[in-house]
Parts: sequence; structure tokens; C-alpha cells
Amino acid sequence: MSKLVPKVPGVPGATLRQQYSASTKRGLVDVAEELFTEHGYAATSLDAIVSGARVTKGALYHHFSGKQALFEAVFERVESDASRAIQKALKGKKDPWEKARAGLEAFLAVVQEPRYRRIVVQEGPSVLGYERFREQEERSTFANVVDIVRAVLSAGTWELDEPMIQTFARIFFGAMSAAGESVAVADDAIVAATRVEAAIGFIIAGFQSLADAGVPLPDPGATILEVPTAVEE
Amino acid sequence: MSKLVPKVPGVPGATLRQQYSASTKRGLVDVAEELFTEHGYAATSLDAIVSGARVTKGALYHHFSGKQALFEAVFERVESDASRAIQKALKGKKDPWEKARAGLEAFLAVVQEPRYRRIVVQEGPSVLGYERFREQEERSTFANVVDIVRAVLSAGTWELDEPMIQTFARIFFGAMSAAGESVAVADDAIVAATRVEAAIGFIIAGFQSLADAGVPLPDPGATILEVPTAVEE
DNA sequence: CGCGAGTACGTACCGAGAGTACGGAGCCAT
DNA sequence: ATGGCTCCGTACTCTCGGTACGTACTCGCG
Repeated sequence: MSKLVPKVPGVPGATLRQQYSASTKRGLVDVAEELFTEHGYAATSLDAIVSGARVTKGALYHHFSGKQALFEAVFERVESDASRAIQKALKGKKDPWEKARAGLEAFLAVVQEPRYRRIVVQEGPSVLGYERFREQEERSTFANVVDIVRAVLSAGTWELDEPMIQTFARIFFGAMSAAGESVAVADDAIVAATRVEAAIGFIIAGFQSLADAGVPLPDPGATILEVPTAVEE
Repeated sequence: MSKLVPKVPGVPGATLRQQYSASTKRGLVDVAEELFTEHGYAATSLDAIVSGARVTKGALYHHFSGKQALFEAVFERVESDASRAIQKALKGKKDPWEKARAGLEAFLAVVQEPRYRRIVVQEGPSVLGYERFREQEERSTFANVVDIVRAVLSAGTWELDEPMIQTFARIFFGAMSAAGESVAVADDAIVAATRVEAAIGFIIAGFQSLADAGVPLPDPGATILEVPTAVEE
């Protein structure tokens, strides 16, 4: 294949060669995202990817260290897109509760995107391993959740320390993901979304109720539950 | 390898031959569970499994249709063990709140088990695919959560329809999983568990507060949030 | 304006590992 | 006892991720 059409003459200030290079790299990530989303990580061969991107494995291994690295590139893009979408929804909101409402809505929309569900939620933990998965998540989508939770919690009558905020954020993040899933798999998405909103709204109402009543935030040490420890049978 | 030690002369009323057969099958699942837990699905070769189980691939493919089927057998066992552990903790509890507390504690303990984290949480969705993963989950661990949520919700001043219970259960299930994760990955598990208990307890308190105040359960239709729809950018 | 050097690929090959075809040995009912 | 069927071993195939190496183009430097 002898150096055919330039594809994307590009824009930025850089040497022509670099632009072509970046172009083929983006092409690989594009095709990989599509195939990974449709067939999953294991069922997608590198041959299929390079074939779809009109290049060969030589090109792929020049830009990425391997299949997993390519997946990680796709993962990062999907995550950062999701994060941007959420931040965009938060834009301008000042009132914490209003901010939470908007963030929730945006998050629910994101979790319904096929590529996010497949690449981040379904395959992410398995392919990247839990460590890498967590740290990727930590600095994108999850960071937004932390911000929102912090805003809400510190706006009430209470204020609390950072680790406690992190804990609340984790829990809400899990709740939101599950909520999104339940909407995504439902036969009627509209009805399911309505139920989810009602349920979340009810939980939020519980918080507000406690805030109004002047109930203090939990002080770790006042043990409500026992401390569970992992046991192998 | 010419028919060596009988391994497990077994107990039940069945032809000797079947007992040996079941024994090698259990052996395969045992070894597979161990290796899958330690190295993950992809990084565990069938050769390693059959070697560890002292048999060959012929035996494996006689009992299972393939690697994925073997994983599924492991998955089901881990899930049913988890489910039994939770049910055991619920044993005898009549008061819904007490039941919830016990279930929570048991669930948090389960989520900290390495095999559960690895096989169910981490690799499950990816290896089985979301459909099979959900339906497996549905009839074991998740079923327990549904029971608990139903007990709690129908014990309050409110009562509500089945789909709404399912929705609440999903959300709580997600919250609990995330909570368990945050304990599992923490440097100091005790401290983390304390924080989680405090946070969950606070959310529960919100529910009780609403119950005491006689606040009605959410009626889907009274839209609190907008209906989000999935959009590809 | 060459021209050496390095980038950006293409090509050919290797090894690992999942799955298959087939064979045989032992057990169980008749 | 014996035919047949379960249970399992052996040997092979084939896909696929990864590697080694060759090459053409282009970019910066004198």
C-alpha cells in the first residue's frame, strides 16, 4: 500500500509527517472503540482492527505496546468524553442541590451509552485490572461525583472531613451506576428512568429531612454496624 | 496415567464410576477457582488447570463445553456460597431493620473475599457477558437484597409495587457493592469499614426519618428529575 | 540542495493456547 | 460374559497476540 490519500491534511502547527502519524493513530483508536464496543475485548482480533483501520500490525505496534494498551487508549477517551459531558451539564449551576440534580441526569445519560457500558463498566475492570481501572476512574468520572457530593454535603448544616466525603462519593457512585444499569437493561427505558428518579429523589429527600432536623453527620466511631471481616469458609 | 488412587471414595448412593467422575469434575472446578482467583480468567491456561487437577484436556472437555463453561461453573459456586452465607446471617431475624443490618454486614464480608471480588465482581461481567451475568446474579446474591429491601420498605408506613422494589434493590445493591469495594481496597480495612457503616447508617436514618414523618413513597409520575436519554455525541 | 538519520510503517514469522478428532480402557446392566 | 457407553488420554489443528526485521519516506542540517 504505497502512501495513498492523505486522509486528513489536519490543522495544527506540526510537521506534515506527524499529522499523518497522529491520523493513523486516531484511526486505530476509532476502529478499536467501535469493535470493542460491539464484540467485546476478547472477541476482537488485532487483525480485524488493523484491517478496519486500513493499516497493518506494524503500525499498531508502533503506536501501542500491545492490545491492552490500545484498549486503555480507547478507555481513556470514552471516560474523558463522559467526564466532559458531565462537567458541561454542571456548567453554571451554583446551588448544590441543583448541581446534584444536573449531574445525576448527565450521569444517567452517560451510563446508557453502549460504548460506556461495554468498555468502561463491563470490560474495564477485567481488562485493565482493578488497580488501573480505579485510578483511571478516579481522575475522570468519579472526580465529578466527588465534587457534587462535596458540594451537597458541605452545603447542609454539616461539614465533614475528606475521607468521609470519599466514602459517600463511592457509595453514591455505585448507586448511580446500578441505577443507570437498571435503566439501560429495561424494556421501557422511560418508565425505568422515572422509577429511578423517584427512588433517588426519595433518598435525597431523606438527606434533606435529616439536614432540616439538624441531625449531625455520622461520626466514625459511633458504630452503627458491626465491623465485618472477610472470612473464607 | 493408569487409574491410580481413588481420591474420594465418596458417600452418596450412586455407582462407583459416577462418584469418581464427579470427583474429577469437582477437582477441576476447585483448581479453576483457585487459579482464576489468583491470575484472572485470561491469564489462566487450560493446561495449567488440567495439570493442577491431575487430568488432561480430554477430561475437561468431557465435563465442560469449554473454558467459559468451566468459568461459569466456578462462578455459580462462588455466588451460591455467597448467597448461602447471607441467608445464614438473616436466619431468625424477624424485625426488618435488624434483618437489613445483618444482611448488610454479611454482604460487606462477602464482597471482601478475594474469590468473590475477582470472579464475580471483576471478571464476571466481562467473561459471561452482561446478560448471563445479570441472570446469574438475579437468582442468588441479588435475590437476598430484594428480600431485605422488600421487608424494610413494606414494614414502614408505605407499601409499594414490585418494580419499584426492584429499582430500590438495584440501587442499594450497587451502593453496597461500591461500599464493599471501598473497604476492600482501603489501606486500613477497619477504619474504612467504620466509615462505610457510618455512611450507610446515615442513609438508613434518612429513610427512617421520612417514615416517621409520614412522607409517602415516591409515586412514579411525580417527576423529580428530568428523563435522561442516551445520546451518542 | 543533497543526505544522513530516524520515524512510520509493512512483511514474515513464532509460540502459546483454545478447541477437536479419535482412540482406548474400564464399568455397568443385561 | 459381553456389548455398549461413560470417562478420559493423546495428538493434532488453527486462531491470534506478539516479535524481528526490512524499507520508504521525510525532515532537519550543513
